[in-house]
Amino acid sequence: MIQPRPRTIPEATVARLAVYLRVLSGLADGGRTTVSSGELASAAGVNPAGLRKDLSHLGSCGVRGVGYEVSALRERIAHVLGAEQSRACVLVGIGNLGTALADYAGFGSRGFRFVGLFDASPAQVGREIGGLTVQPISELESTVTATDAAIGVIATPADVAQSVCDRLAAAGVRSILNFAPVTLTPPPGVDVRPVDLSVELQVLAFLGQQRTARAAEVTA
Amino acid sequence: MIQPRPRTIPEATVARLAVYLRVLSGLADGGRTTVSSGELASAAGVNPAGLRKDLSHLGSCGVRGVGYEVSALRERIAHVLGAEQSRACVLVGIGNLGTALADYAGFGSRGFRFVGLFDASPAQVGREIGGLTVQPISELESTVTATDAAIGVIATPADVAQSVCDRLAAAGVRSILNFAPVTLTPPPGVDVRPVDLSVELQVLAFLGQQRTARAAEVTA
DNA sequence: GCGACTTTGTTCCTGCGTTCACAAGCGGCT
DNA sequence: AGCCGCTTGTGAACGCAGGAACAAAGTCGC
Repeated sequence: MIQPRPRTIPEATVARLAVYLRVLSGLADGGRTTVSSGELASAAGVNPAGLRKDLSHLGSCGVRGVGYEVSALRERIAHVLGAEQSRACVLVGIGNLGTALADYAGFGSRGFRFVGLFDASPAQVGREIGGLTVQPISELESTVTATDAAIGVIATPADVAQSVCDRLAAAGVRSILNFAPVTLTPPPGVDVRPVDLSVELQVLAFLGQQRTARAAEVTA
Repeated sequence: MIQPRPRTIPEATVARLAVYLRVLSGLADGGRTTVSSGELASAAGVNPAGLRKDLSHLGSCGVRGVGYEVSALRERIAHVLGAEQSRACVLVGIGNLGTALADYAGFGSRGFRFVGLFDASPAQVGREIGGLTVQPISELESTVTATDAAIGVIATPADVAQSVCDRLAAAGVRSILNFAPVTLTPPPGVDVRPVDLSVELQVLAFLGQQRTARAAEVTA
């Protein structure tokens, strides 16, 4: 049994594939049937050659001289990313950010559906958001087990994030998206992907400051 | 005039420096005065050697045989990142996510302060969030000019994000953090840093799926 | 005062990601 | 039917980030 394409797709490529998928959906809605790599790359903000290399990881699906068929390419990327099946997710921490995430329409259209919202505060329990009722955190394990959720999202304050991480992992969650501003140390076999909004802002501010300093240097 | 340290710090290093800064603040609150690179690296979730290399970019400040002085290192990183000065930011799009961002305490403690909240919907205008009143989008330019805000945050729906980006850039904003699920094409001289929550989730799900497939392969 | 241990700072090296450039292939025109 | 132009897919080179190992340096114990 041969393996025509290597199973390992670079992480950076995966992130871009998700972007291509979004752009392709927009093109399909616009009625387009074919796109060239240059056009798609421009819409996604990447280099055309890099885009072709990314796409080559999932087996050629383009037609030389013409471009890519929008719907076919979209389906193929969705298949590789596993975006066809609906994935059950649980969300812990229904503060401002958690509420926004629970209501975010972008998740549902990408195959992610929340099957449980949890908060430690009695004031939040019972609220209804996006068709779900906020449950007390004590029901976390039973819900994860019952729904077989493999993805957890942490939007709690920093001081409880690690314990929530441990509980999610113990309940069977294998992948965790962490919005809390702490570095989590997950048990073996569990992936944590941190999303720190302050870090993003600081990097952005630094780049801007660096650019300004560079410009001033040139002027001098 | 010599340049003792090269002005270019890799972007990946900058992102980690922001994480170190967060960890150091936690250590300082805990009363610690010194840390070793190993300990700090473990708390930040990185390799000790990499951490030392990151820190070497801003001139050595550690003491051999002892480690790093927490407060001094924190101040030095804050200085390099420009986190000492308060930076004025404007936020456009006060939906669920925008509200969460406006209320997010993590920004203020890192030197970012919002000086303007804007929304196109009359229903949102007038709301008070985190001490600020939501203004109509028509006042965007005048507020940016008056406050000299250099950073903009876009949390609008996708279809208006590009026009908001253009208006921010025209008003003088040089750095934009974009939460809208579209690829923005900014005017020259303006940086855009995209934060796509759906992409993060999809990458996470793919990695988990790949890991599961790998495990099944080994079992077979 | 001296030796040994600890920890930093640096250097080398390996691997990955990105970019450029070219060959291969397909459609359209004559 | 044959040629031309356009676009994909791939191969190679470049640059960069990450990791490991080693030398320098400072402190603690005797």
